Amino acid sequence: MEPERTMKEITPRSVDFSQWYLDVVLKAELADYGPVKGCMIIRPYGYAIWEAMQADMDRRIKETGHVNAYFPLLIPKSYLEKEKEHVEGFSPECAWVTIGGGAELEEPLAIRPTSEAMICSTYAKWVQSWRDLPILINQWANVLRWEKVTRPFLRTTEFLWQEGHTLHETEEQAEEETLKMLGVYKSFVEEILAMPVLHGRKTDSEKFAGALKTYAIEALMGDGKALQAGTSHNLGQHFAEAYGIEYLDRNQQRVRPWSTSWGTSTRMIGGMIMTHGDDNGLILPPKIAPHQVVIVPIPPRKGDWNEAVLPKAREVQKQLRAAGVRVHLDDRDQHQTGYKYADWEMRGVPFRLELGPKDIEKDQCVLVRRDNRSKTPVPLAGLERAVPEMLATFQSDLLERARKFQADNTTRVSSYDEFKQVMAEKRGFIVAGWNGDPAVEKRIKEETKATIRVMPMGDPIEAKCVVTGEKGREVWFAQAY
RNA sequence: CGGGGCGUAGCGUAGCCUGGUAACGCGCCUGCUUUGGGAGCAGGAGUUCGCUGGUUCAAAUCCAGCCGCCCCGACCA
Repeated sequence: MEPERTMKEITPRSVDFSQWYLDVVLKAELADYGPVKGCMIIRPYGYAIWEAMQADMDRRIKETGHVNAYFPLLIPKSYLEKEKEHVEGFSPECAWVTIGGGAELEEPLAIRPTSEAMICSTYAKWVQSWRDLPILINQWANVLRWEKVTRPFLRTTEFLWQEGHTLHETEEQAEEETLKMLGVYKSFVEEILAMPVLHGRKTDSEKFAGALKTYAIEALMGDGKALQAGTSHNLGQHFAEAYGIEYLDRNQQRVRPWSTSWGTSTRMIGGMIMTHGDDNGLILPPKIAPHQVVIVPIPPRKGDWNEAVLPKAREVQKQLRAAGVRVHLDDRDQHQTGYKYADWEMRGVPFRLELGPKDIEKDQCVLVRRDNRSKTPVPLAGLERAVPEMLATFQSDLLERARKFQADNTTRVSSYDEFKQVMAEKRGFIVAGWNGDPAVEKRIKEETKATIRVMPMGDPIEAKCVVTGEKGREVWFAQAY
């Protein structure tokens, strides 16, 4: 009889992708539900992933000349209302603090849904001269948006993110900054999360409330839906105007600066799960895996594993640590070997290192890859060189596999019928022409649930509109998370 | 916000229709035997049944209101 496995069961992806995702998040102990809808608890294993992402992203943000700061959580209502489009876009999802110290406040305070209002108001005080520019500030913070439908990591009421807010003298500089950060995001998710993304500009209907232009990176998930993984906005002079930011330029003229903002969030964790995971659970890219290798010591048939196996395992752990590998030794004695195999597979650890009496006799260990379970015997003597190499290979294989999936699930269509058929059956990205009319965009969304994820960068590629047949440009469609 | 489902031990559930002292599996604790793919046996601990109120001699069960979670839809920089 098959033993009961209630705790460990994960719904197969093909049965119910949504349920699979939730099972993985909960059972791999990335997150747990909190008492308030949409407010999740990020557990240590999930938070370790976030910390690894943060560390790398933070380095990239600083390398491109930005510094970190921290602005307040609470934003006065009047601040939020200064930019019309912005408040219209965000007020439906704002949470308000109206009571403080037991007394009704004179002015309600919004819990920040984003910090443009707060930060631009501050910048108005800081900027007097062209010599004060550019301002290149990033903050790591939590924000709150009262979402109607929430899912761990993908769309939560409270989430963690970084938001960059910059000011520039010219439109060109602001545009350059916007695109530079989009590039930082793209290389981060591809190099670190092994998640290939499409980058491009959003249509007006999809752009940020109050922005001049919004750019985004879009990844394709295992179920054929797209996930926006990061955005970068050229805010034009709208916010400078609304928040009264002015300075004297080199010609002694009183002018407004150009601003940008850009952000990535814990949502990327959800994207990474849905990009790489399989029916056995998570698969983590080595670069952000809390444990890159887990040593599973195998006890001898007769006798105590403390005699030979465990001491050797500790030695191997030390050896790999010295080589800069994040390695965990699973010396729990309450679980059997098979249980540990399944457990670490579910948690997505890239390599399992099996070490038993037979291996020790041969001065070797066996490394097992998480994604295909292939086993490689490796001499203990060469581990510190072999393992980093295998990790690098694993990382690039993950990216390759995801790239192939994206390519295999991108369809160029020439007729609207074909569009509808592909979107109903296979989904994925659809490349098609669009005449630039928001009404057409809306109709497509209503009829197929697909939206324009991005307009590709560079000069528009001419293509007949898939709906009207009129002259248009090539854009990328998908159903979105 | 509309439609549907659900809330009983840490987790998964039965019991509810037809009211009568709360049950099963996993997990947890102790001991022994095991251990190269999710161990076995024995003994134990743990639930005022989402909340509030009502009906009743008696409520997990019937009634009302509320709260929360999940799915579908609408909405979602």
